[in-house]
Amino acid sequence: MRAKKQARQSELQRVLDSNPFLTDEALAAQFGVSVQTIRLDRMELGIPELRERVKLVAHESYAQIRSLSEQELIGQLWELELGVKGVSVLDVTMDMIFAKTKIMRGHHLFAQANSLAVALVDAPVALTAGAEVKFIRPVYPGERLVCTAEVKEKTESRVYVEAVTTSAGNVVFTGKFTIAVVEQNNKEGEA
Amino acid sequence: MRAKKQARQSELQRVLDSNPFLTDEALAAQFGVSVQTIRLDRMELGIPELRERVKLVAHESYAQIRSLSEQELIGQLWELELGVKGVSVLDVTMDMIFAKTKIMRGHHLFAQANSLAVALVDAPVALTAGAEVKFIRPVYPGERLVCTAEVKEKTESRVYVEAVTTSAGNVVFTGKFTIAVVEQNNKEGEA
DNA sequence: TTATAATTAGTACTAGGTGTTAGCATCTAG
DNA sequence: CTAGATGCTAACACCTAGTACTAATTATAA
Repeated sequence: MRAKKQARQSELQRVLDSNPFLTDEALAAQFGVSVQTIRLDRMELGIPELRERVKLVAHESYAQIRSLSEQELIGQLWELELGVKGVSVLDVTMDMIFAKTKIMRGHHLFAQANSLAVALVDAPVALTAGAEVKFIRPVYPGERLVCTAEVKEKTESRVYVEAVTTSAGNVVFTGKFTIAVVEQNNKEGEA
Repeated sequence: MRAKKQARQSELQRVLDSNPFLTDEALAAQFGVSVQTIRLDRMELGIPELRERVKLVAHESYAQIRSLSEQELIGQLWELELGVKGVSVLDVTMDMIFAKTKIMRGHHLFAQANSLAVALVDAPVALTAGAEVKFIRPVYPGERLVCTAEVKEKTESRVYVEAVTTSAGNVVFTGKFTIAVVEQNNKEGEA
């Protein structure tokens, strides 16, 4: 019975990790044991009750989605000299990769550089009008991407920004961004 | 007393919209009425109880986050002729925009086109190596973006894809993508 | 065989409700 | 001025998915 209990508990952990919305009753039925056994297992594993689990998921993912949509910059800002240069850092997580190859999806690299380029521009409204980007080598989860963006040229309506993203000192991405500075109701350029 | 009730109910709606994690008791205290009054208000407004609200938030945002990270393609695929052309559609929602200007962030447009370009390539592993993109005009929430991507040229290790995104028939974005086809352990190109 | 571990069962209690009935105060129309 | 409608509060029984605890039963290994 020792091995059986061990197996059930690790399976329970696994099941609740992938689906936290199961009641003790449902779990008891699923495992063919009594509700009390499930409760004891949860106690031993330190897994909170259904309602607490649901509350946790709700709070966490609520906050996560809020921050995702409210986030003006992709990554964390490390340095910013408005109109001159900026540095941001992005840690590559499992939700940024291709499931098959475990390689980071290009648009996340683009997003980090693009949002930094836009943030760099010292104007009330700045929109990306165009970009030329190169993906130098694949990036994998766990890497820390440091993006450095510099203003190269300025005209009345355009700012040219060059960005370089490195991981542990190696360049993984470069981009040239043309940012449109919208004064009033200018129709050119886009975010 | 009629106006008071109306005001309280619309305020209640607003409060619970922005924070669904409040108990009737907390709400009663906040509004200076009895718990029963809050319950009646909820009934009339069709607002479910705390636990149901939490469950909803949990399920919704859980699913949303899951789908965000599992999604291979940004947008919905409408047509796909592997190695030839593809069409995808993306509805612009509030979480894709700049808070200030309500204009869609560039990387979402990039992501739609880029993921379609990659999906188009008939190879086990395809990674974006480079891209040249133009943002023609600002895009706002509610618009439906139709992205059409076509393979223009093919070499042994590279596929050149051109993408055009339109909204209600007007071009809003164009992009030229160079996709690297990785055969074995080729180190060039990136997603 | 017996000590120990694992499981099950039962009871009392909890939060955050629902559903219902009832008692008042207040307003409004006839 | 009064009857009926509207709004607010209270009280009670019930629900779910638990916790906390005690006790009994079953399995197993020494």
